[in-house]
Amino acid sequence: MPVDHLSTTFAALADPTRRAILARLTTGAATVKELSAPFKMTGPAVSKHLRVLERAGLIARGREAQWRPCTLEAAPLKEVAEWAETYRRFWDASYNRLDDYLQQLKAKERKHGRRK
Amino acid sequence: MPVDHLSTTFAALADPTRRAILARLTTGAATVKELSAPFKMTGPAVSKHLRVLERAGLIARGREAQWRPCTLEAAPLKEVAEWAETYRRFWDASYNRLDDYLQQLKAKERKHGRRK
DNA sequence: GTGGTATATAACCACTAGGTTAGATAACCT
DNA sequence: AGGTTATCTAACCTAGTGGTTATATACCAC
Repeated sequence: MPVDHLSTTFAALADPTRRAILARLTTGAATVKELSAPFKMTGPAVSKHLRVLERAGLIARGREAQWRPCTLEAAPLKEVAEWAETYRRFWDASYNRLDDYLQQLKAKERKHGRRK
Repeated sequence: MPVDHLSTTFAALADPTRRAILARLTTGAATVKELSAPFKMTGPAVSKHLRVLERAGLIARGREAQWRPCTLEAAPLKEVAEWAETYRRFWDASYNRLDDYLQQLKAKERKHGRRK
């Protein structure tokens, strides 16, 4: 039960059911019933998944009569994307070539600097 | 215990100790002992974290005498970044403006189409 | 009110996760 | 060989997760 933001987000995303729910919400708000429809599990199970998503700040819930429509809240996903991006140079070959290029530039500058 | 790739990756990342280990590995390979140093936990605990990272494909382990140096394997992080990017339009305001713009273009085209 | 629908809570179960300590393995160094 | 170092495995504990069923709560419609 980690308390830091990123851990909570990653934990919430580490379940295919919850990611499917997020995907569904990209097409607009939905009630719990609608969100349950694609799954074989019972209502309470979906309810628990929604609570996990809500506590992670990935969804918001409104009240309309007897429905609690859920909407997507993508802010934590931005953090995830930014976190992953910091590792780009370890998977992106062209980034590595750029990296090498910048290293060479630096090396050249050191050479010139030494000369003066 | 989800079997799909992305769930395993997210689960592995949902722990601050493991993310710290990955961060450490961006500066180069390291032994288990070196990776343990910053943490108050015992060796076996770190060993378990490393096994989780290894099974998620986030690190690779070599053998050098009595050491098992770990190196970063960033491929799964690329998948994470790409997955998160599919939600960009839900957090990026400028992307939304672009989205609106494209919608308007489409609307115009429909208008022209109707005219012909 | 009664009945039906939507959702949440409670209690329970099996399993997993993160931690511990103690012991096993393996390679180095005299 | 004996001792030290690095690492993993085993057994255990506590707490959390994902699911269930059964029960409550809230709202609408009649």
